[in-house]
Amino acid sequence: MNFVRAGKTPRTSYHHGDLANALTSAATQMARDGGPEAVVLREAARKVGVSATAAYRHFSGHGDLIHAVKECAQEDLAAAMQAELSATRPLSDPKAEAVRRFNAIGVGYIRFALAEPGLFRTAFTRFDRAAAQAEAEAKATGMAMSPAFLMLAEALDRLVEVGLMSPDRRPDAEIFAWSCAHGLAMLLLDGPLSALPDDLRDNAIRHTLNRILDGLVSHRGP
Amino acid sequence: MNFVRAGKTPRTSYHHGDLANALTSAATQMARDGGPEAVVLREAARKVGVSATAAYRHFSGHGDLIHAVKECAQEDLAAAMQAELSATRPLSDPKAEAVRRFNAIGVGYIRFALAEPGLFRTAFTRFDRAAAQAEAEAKATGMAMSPAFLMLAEALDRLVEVGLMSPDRRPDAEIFAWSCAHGLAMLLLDGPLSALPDDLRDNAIRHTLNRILDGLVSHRGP
DNA sequence: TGTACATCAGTGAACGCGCGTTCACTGATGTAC
DNA sequence: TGTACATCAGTGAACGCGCGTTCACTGATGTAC
Repeated sequence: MNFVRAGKTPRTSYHHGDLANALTSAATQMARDGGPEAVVLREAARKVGVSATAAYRHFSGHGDLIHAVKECAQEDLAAAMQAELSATRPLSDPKAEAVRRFNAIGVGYIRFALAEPGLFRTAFTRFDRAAAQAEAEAKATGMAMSPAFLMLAEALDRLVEVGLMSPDRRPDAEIFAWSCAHGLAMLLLDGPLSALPDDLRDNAIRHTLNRILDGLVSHRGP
Repeated sequence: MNFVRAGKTPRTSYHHGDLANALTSAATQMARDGGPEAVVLREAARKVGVSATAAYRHFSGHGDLIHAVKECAQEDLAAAMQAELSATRPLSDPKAEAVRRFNAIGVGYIRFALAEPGLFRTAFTRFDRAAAQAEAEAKATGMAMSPAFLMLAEALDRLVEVGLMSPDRRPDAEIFAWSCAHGLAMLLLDGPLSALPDDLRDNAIRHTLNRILDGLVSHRGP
């Protein structure tokens, strides 16, 4: 009989055929389990059943592999937000629907961070100076056009369209909203809120997301 | 003549006298330059002019040393916030003064993150599971009572006292405010906002801090 | 006031570790003629 | 249709690296009597 051993992928042909993807997903699994520091080129090669050297045919080195994993993680985050958006029905009232969408992507963001802390950290991990510099120069605007960001921008536009948010608040609104959600996620994962019991944590998340909306939608107090 | 060589501290006596502090500050300097990953026990010992083994008289190991550095970094952060608070005069109008204080500590937080990214990251660095667990259990409340946190809480109390913030918004207000500021700092340092030109960045900071205040102080929109 | 002795704070050599990366190489594939 | 040859995608051994940590040790200090 011919059992395929779990975990290892025994190759049949000399050429793998899809080594770049295989390595990336092995490395992504490591990031899922242990965050960006856990991504080890040699072990990814081992898991795929290939010599470490073979990886250099597809990646310029360790940093390049991590970069691929980072992009995977960003896509997963966006997918989680999208899934949260699709999890509840659209509402007929346009204002309510705009609010629903805004909340859903916020909840999706936080949920992903809590469910996949390793990937979430990897999505926002920092590279060595050189790589970061190159990456920064690559994008003209100075603001990353990640899918997650585009979803946020769209949700904010909708808040303006339906008249909930004043247009003069639109600029920098994504920075504000993203900062709040991101900071909440970080404090919950690594920071002083990591010890919060589950029920308090869920309350804090709900309240914080409400406050973000208030900050965007509100009138200035008396 | 008897020049003391810069960088190295040539010991005169066999016993150092203050080795724990000397190692901590050498290690803190490394964190300042390169973040938490740059803290290397052996190099700290080298800088102080002592064998690596000597460090084990004062720290249980590498993790313990990093922990000491982390506490230093947290104190530095609080000091920076306090300094920003003292940088401008108190205002006579209580409401204006409450707002001034709130803004000052927010600005202090962000300024510190931008001025000392290595220390800022170290202040919020995560330990291995075991250490984090122990730390979490150590604090009963589940919320760290760092000096920075206490300053924030006090500023929020003051906003309520002077009548700017409704008391029913007080709970979880620190989580909201801290999340926003922290997220902004992280996105500016490591994230998609790291490539923002200086002028746009300063604008974004100002706007975001204003929005935080709005979220706390506002009425719900129509 | 001296002295024996426990304790504290250092030393220096050595260990294993696993990593990323390079080297010279071989096996497989595809294409020009 | 066959063949020569360039190119692509792997191999396996080896390298240096610097780390954290342990070991058996020695020098300095302080305290009881």
